[in-house]
Amino acid sequence: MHIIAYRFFGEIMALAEAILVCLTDRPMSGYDLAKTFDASIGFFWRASHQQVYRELARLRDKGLVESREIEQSGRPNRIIHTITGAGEDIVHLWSLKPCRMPSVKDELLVKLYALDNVDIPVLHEQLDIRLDQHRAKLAAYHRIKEKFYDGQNLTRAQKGKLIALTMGISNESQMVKTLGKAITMLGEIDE
Amino acid sequence: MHIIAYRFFGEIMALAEAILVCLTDRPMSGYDLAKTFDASIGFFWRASHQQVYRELARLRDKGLVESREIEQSGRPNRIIHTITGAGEDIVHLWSLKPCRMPSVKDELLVKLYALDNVDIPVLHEQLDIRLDQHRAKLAAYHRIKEKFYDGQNLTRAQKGKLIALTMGISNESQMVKTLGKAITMLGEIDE
DNA sequence: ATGTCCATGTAATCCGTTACATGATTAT
DNA sequence: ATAATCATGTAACGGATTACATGGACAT
Repeated sequence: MHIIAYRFFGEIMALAEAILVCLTDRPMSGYDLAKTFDASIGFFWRASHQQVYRELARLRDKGLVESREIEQSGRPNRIIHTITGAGEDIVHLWSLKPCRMPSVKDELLVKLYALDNVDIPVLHEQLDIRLDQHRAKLAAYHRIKEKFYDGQNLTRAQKGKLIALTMGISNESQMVKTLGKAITMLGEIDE
Repeated sequence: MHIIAYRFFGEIMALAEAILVCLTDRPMSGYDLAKTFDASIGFFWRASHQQVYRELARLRDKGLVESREIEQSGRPNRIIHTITGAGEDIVHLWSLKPCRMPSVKDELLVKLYALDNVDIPVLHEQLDIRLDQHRAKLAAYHRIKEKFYDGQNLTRAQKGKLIALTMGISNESQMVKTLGKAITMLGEIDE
């Protein structure tokens, strides 16, 4: 049942698929990919440059990408990775696999949950900091939306990215609202 | 105090602190803790029973919990874990540490981001499934709120849990709204 | 008969983070 | 001078997931 479907569709490894997805757009170096995972696709799936390089080595071993070195002068050589046919097949199979719920892990909520064992003024500051972080993210998303996705004639690929971005924007603006409410509620406890 | 012990404790390990927080409420077995991490505190920090047992072994080695076996007949014996003074110190120090932003990792958003490489009807179904999952979570949160946090005379600890739960509720109801919007947007692409 | 609950874990593997390592070019 | 950018990684360690393992009680 579950196990058979899992075996049939292959292993979990969503970072591998996220990298392959980026490479369907254009061949890239590990460095380029690391930057992509620190912005754009990184808004929905974060990865460090170390993870990217390790995963690229595995993808190469499995024949899902092909890598060739480009000589440069004055700079380190680049290694450009191109997705193979087998890699494209993996992406398609992955798209058929059911999605998992994103795992919840938020220390701030745990601290609220544990309010009796926590320094409340410090928690207050931590909520303020978090509020600023979400405001900053929201502003960044708005800037990207206006700059890249405000036209009428968007391709299908662009429309997909716009839907994801729109979800990110509602998520962040909801967090801004709710954190404000949480800060108020916490203030009422302490007085 | 036990500040030096805390330096040995490492940087990340929020599961350890989450377990200690649960044990400040009452001594518990690993089995009880695993269930707690599958509900209540698990709404904000998820962990499997394997993780819980492994972490309990470490906490015991470090003297942050004390464990004693309770004989039972007809059932496996229970091992009850009690937080020590050193464990309580760790919780307090943890509460002063800045919180990290929860890391974003959502395959569904990655699939939207990668719309050109994805089976769109299947993605549609996956969005519907996700919508149902968030609706179910929202309903569960509402039930808990009404059952346990609707009175007037809440303790401070209860008020903290209520704030966290309130944030969970707005988060889920926002997801329900936004997913509806995303499904509409995706439908307009496909037509 | 079948499955779920109780209650404990081990083993293998993969994912994620931090630190380390190199070294030229370019901007302040 | 100093820092950032370009561009590649390795090593060590801890966190998370999946599979495996045991075995009685009790309900359908």
